[in-house]
Amino acid sequence: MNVKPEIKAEPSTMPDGYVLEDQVGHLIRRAHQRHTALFMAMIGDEQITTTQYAALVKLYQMGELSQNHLGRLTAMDPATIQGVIRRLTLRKLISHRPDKNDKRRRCLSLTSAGRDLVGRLLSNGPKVSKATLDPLSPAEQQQFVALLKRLT
Amino acid sequence: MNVKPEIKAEPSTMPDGYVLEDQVGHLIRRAHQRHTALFMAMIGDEQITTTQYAALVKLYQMGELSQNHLGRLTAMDPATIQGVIRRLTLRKLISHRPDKNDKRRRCLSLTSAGRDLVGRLLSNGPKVSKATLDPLSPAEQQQFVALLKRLT
DNA sequence: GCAGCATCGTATGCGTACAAACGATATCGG
DNA sequence: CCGATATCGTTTGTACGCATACGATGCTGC
Repeated sequence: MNVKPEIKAEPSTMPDGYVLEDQVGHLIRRAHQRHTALFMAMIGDEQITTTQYAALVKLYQMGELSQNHLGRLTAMDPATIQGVIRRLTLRKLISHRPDKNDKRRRCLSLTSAGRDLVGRLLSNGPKVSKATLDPLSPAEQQQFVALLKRLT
Repeated sequence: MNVKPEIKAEPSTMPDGYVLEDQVGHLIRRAHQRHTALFMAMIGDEQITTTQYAALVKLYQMGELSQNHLGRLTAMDPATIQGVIRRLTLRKLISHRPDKNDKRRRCLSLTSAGRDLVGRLLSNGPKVSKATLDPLSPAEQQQFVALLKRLT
């Protein structure tokens, strides 16, 4: 081991018991980091991220969607979904055609490669969820997800 | 209202009941987005982000820390904390001096402006946590935070 | 119709978040 | 003492995430 004493200095007096590590925002952020790491390790494709996976699965489920609509379904604003779609299109997992009735819209859909990929990864999704919730008992897992759903 | 019928097409058949919106990772991501928005609206400074706040509060509590040590205490890797510290230093909220015993380290501490700012914002921290948890009853809030702490 | 407003997708800028590689420094084992 | 190893902070590259502004297109109400 290569331990080193950390710097010590006089802390400021804190108003009664404000502990950063107990704040719900900090805990959510850390839970998000942990989930992302589990996802990248387990989803079965080195390149696919959580948001890319969400977009692919939604298109797989819904068949054809406009870009912003897909963004709303996956909780991404227009600027964010634009980049996600651009990268998936570059990898030829998504294709697009103009909308007949609305010249502003891009009709997005999966390519056959995209459908194949989702087909391969889809069974890993539940495994990631399972691993994420693993520290909790089954009853606690159900409770946690139920509470989490109400925080949206 | 300016509603527009969304594109419709044939969805692929999904393996039994995989609902993206029910996956814990997606819910955590959305909870994180919601918390960040509440934080930025309520913390009392337009520029300070959640991670910058965490770094400032830790320095306020601990007095003086090396950069990577601060990163570990706030769950940021060296590349991330580097950018956070650079921006806080640019705003003259943090200063640094070389470590006497270890030439690799930067000893970070708050400037008086940094201490003043933390002093002003600190009372808003609990308000953000309260707002984040507001959809839950007090008992549920306690439960949720307890479960969340075990997912780390 | 047509003016005003809404929505579509794009672009820029800033701020996390992390992998990977790096040079400098520190420590440990032999 | 010295080579192997670990840690420190930096840099580069990629990917969200959102604010803001933009031009193009669609819709609504007068």
